[in-house]
Amino acid sequence: MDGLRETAELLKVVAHPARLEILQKLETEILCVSDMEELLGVGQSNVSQHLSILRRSGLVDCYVEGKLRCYFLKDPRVIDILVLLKKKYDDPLPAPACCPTRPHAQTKKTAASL
Amino acid sequence: MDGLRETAELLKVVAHPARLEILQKLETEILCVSDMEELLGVGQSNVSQHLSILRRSGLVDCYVEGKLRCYFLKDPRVIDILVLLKKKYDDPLPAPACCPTRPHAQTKKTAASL
DNA sequence: TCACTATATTAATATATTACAAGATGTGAA
DNA sequence: TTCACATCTTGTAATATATTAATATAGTGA
Repeated sequence: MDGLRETAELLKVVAHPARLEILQKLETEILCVSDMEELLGVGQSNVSQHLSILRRSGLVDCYVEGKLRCYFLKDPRVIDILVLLKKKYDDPLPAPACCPTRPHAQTKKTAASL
Repeated sequence: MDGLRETAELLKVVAHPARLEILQKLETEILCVSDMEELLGVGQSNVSQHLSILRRSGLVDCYVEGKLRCYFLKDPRVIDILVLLKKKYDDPLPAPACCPTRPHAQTKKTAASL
């Protein structure tokens, strides 16, 4: 985690349903803008803006093929994030085991550590 | 990934430097609000707001200890996200190997697959 | 060159987030 | 009770983000 700022910035870029969907599709396909327009059901300029954000942050890149711009994933973190988001979790983390006696900045103890 | 909406919502909650820092600290310690106030160097009401967002989304929870509220991590996804964000990546993903001939929705080919 | 298509950019507006200040609530101690 | 402390909630102004429409650019083929 470089800086908190930059990390948050990266997450913010991914934290949009349209951009998430774009990234998800790009995991398996190369797509041009009009593909995505159809896919997402939003206007062309909106797609283009989202792509511009994704490009600016280095998550995707594109090459030109005639009139089309073919977008593909560039940042390896995207793959890992998408995998993680698909993962299933059964239980919440174990709650701290005891009611602590010294309230400030105590070291965390979980059920497992007793 | 349940729905894109909810997933984006989760990411948005994490995508703030102050909240990231809180979550990071909670990985190893239980903290009360005034601890975090000091830690983050922002006002108490602001900390409280961030905690309220984290609580509402189920990422953290707290128990009451006298006058203090002791916060701890609840959602296991947080741990995985933090681990991932700390991971180092050397190279970008391989660019698509060839300039495709059929532009629309082609299956992605990478250098590795040639 | 001209018209057409694909995409990018800009501008205008609506909406959401953020930080800060002030007041409300709840708990423990005198 | 009353006070002091820890935290939460609400109001608000500043800023950021999203959406949509309009316009600009760039490649292609007639």
